[in-house]
Amino acid sequence: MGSTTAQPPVRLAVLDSDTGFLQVLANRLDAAGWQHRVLASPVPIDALVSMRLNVLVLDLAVLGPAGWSYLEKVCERLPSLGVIVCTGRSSVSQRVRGLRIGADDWITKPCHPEELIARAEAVARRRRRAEAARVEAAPVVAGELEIRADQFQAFAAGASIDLTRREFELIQLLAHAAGQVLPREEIYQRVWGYAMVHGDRSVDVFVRKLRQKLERASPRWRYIHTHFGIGYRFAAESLDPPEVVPEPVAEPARVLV
Amino acid sequence: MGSTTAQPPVRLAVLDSDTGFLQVLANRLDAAGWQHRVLASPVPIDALVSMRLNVLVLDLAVLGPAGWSYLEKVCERLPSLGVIVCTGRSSVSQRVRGLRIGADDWITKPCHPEELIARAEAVARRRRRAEAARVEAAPVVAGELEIRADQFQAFAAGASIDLTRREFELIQLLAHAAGQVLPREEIYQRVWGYAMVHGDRSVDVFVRKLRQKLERASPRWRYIHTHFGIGYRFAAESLDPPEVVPEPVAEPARVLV
DNA sequence: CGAGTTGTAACCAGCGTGTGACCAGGAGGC
DNA sequence: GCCTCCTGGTCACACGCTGGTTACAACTCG
Repeated sequence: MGSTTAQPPVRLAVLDSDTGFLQVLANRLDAAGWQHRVLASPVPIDALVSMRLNVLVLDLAVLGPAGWSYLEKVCERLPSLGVIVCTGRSSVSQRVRGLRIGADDWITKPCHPEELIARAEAVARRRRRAEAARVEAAPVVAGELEIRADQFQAFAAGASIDLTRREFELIQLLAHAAGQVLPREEIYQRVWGYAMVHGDRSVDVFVRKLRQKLERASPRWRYIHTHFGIGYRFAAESLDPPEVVPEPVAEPARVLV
Repeated sequence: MGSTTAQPPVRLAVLDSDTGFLQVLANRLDAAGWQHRVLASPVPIDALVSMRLNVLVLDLAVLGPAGWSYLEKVCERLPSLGVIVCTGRSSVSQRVRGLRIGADDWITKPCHPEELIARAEAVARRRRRAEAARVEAAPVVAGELEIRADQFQAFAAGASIDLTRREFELIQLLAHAAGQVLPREEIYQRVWGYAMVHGDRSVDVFVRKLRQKLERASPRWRYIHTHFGIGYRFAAESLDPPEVVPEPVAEPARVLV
């Protein structure tokens, strides 16, 4: 999977009253997979805050004379919000004023909705670049183990296990396919990137290194299980007798990941 | 931010051949106190890098058919550079294409220089704010170390460590992402502002310089930790055995930041 | 019991990193 | 203008870690 695909959708709001324009725009936004909504009248700033928008498109005309101060307040109060003014004919000095106040872009109506979207995208792009990537990959948790893809690290009981790059890739692959048995050939293929030659013991050796470190960091749990003649399976299983919860199921203490 | 005072001036370059337009623009830019220069022909990307620009204004027409790929390369290589296309008549699809590729704005000639400046300002502002947002004016404290973003300096046990600009930016980035492993490429991208070429050792060297100064100023602590094959992680860890607080944890003296 | 499979430890080559020296360019003092 | 100092950045070399191989022991299963 491409890591760039999992981007959260852009959240956009349009403050305008031109129903025809809004209709066309809505169709395009839906097609692009953006979350969007229409605001009929100047919404209080606090309400805007709670919408957690990425981009706001607004027509100064529908706001009347209060438009400028509204724009100013929005930009001041929500500095991380991208603001695009999309309005009718305007003078250079008006546009300069709007941009100086804090608008990120100014488009003159009539305009093509596709261009508006492209400009909104450009505005949202930079903001996103700063804060994206950070929260992206959700950490995998199993037993005492926590795997954070964004940090290239695994933690046991809060403490960092010092994993090598390959070791990390291996445990990440295993943990991600938790519960199912992965054949050696497939493991090799997906971690090393090319086909395994018969007799290669690399996977076994790295499993051993992993087990060693996991054992040291989380002694009361077993994570990697051997399946003779096939490969390995990841499953967090506690060694502590579960006398409190005596479940006679085949699986002693399966912890979901 | 109320004080717009101590802002470093915007560095802008124009890639165009319209001498009349350039002349008028230059006057306005001088009046605004911006550093600017004119590029007569498509400059190699490496040369652009060394100019340390904030904003680049370019006319796709002067580049000919190679303009699109040039624009694309610039946006890819210098993601933190604001790019404004200022060119003659164009179709909606051309504008959409340019913005999608990575341009921040697209202005149609003829245009008023004041509007161009206002848009350049908006682009620079957005970029700057994104930078500032992650810096967090609040001072970071870890171990004996205190980092004050407002002073561009770091202090250990009250005494100032004499850090250069790059060194400070590096420690600030690391400390702000305390606990996380930052890949070399990302460090380079965010401190130097453009993409790292393979084999560049600048990050290593500056980490070394930082470690040296930190070691001298705060000998009983370790702050920057290497993650082989990945990058670096900031975490204040004391070398003193914590016999006063005999915690039977595996980690000897992990100090959260 | 034997062949094939897996666990384990030692071992080595490659390369990523630490480190010091060196150099170019810019700021500032004279 | 010339000189000096400082900073940023490159280079070369040494070292240590990592990845991967091999050999052997232990184990599984027919």
